[in-house]
Amino acid sequence: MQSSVQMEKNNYPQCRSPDLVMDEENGEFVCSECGLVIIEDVFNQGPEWRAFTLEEQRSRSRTGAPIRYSRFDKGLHTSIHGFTDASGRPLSAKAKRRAWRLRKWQMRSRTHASKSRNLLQAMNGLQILSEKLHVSYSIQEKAALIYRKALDEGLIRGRTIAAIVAASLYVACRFTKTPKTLNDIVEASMLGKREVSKVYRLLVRTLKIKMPPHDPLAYVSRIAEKAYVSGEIQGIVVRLLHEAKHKRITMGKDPVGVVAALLYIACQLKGENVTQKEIAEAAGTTEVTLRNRKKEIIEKLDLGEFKNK
DNA sequence: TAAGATAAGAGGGACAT
DNA sequence: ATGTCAGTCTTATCTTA
Repeated sequence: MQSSVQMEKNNYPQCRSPDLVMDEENGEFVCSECGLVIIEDVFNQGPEWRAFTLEEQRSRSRTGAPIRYSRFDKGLHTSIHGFTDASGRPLSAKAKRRAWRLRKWQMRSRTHASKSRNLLQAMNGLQILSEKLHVSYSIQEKAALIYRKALDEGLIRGRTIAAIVAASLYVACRFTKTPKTLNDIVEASMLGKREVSKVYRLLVRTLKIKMPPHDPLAYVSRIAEKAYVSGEIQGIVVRLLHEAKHKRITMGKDPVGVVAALLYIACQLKGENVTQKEIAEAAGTTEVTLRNRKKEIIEKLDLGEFKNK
């Protein structure tokens, strides 16, 4: 991770443009001319709890600063009842008022604290995860809403808050067609893929969320940029993808694999010098998957005529 | 060295029991 | 609820050009 824009620029000879544009949505600096992503993790250099945008500050103020919650776990099970002292005598008016206050707090603790504590911790985790993944504030909000629903449905019991948070965020991304893969979220959350995907499916099922089908198109520019592929090739990929979708060969496949294969095909058509490994790596998939998709696509799309153009 | 092939294993969806 | 089945993706290893 580099510390300045200048340094980063010199490391990418593919792009000589002096103008960098901040892509708020993805948290990336992008070359204004060729679309090359210059710095990806620019937000992540400082401590996790820093707020870099107004929106983050706003949401920060709602969730509060990081707090150690562990101490809340104990000592809540005592109860306060009756307005007599230990030997059975009635309390003075002053002591009575005090007892009232205590009991009120006790009730609040019992009925609300569990939930709000949970939420506090969850929202805090969501904030951190959102920053790591550079997702927009609105997606974070959606994820928060999903988490609240999950909490209301009692889905948290037996699962970790972090896992529900990560899954909620993934749901929000999928729902808004934001190109974040499950792997992205798993990586950022430092949880197991199995755990997160299980919760994800649970959320979709029990909350009856109508999930739009995974659209590979959303991943094209992101992967192309990572692989330093030109805009012209992206255009070809988009066209091919359109055709592939029409012929129903993208369904049920990992969209990232499809895009990777198309990118590779397009590069070959244009005589670009890239390896399967590079593309697969940029896409976050394997060469084998890329090859499988490629084979299938070339077969079914009949790419002979395309080659002649 | 890159690309292709093959096999084994994991995980999840569909479907039946 | 549990089991089976087909299909997908990943990891690893080997062969080919």
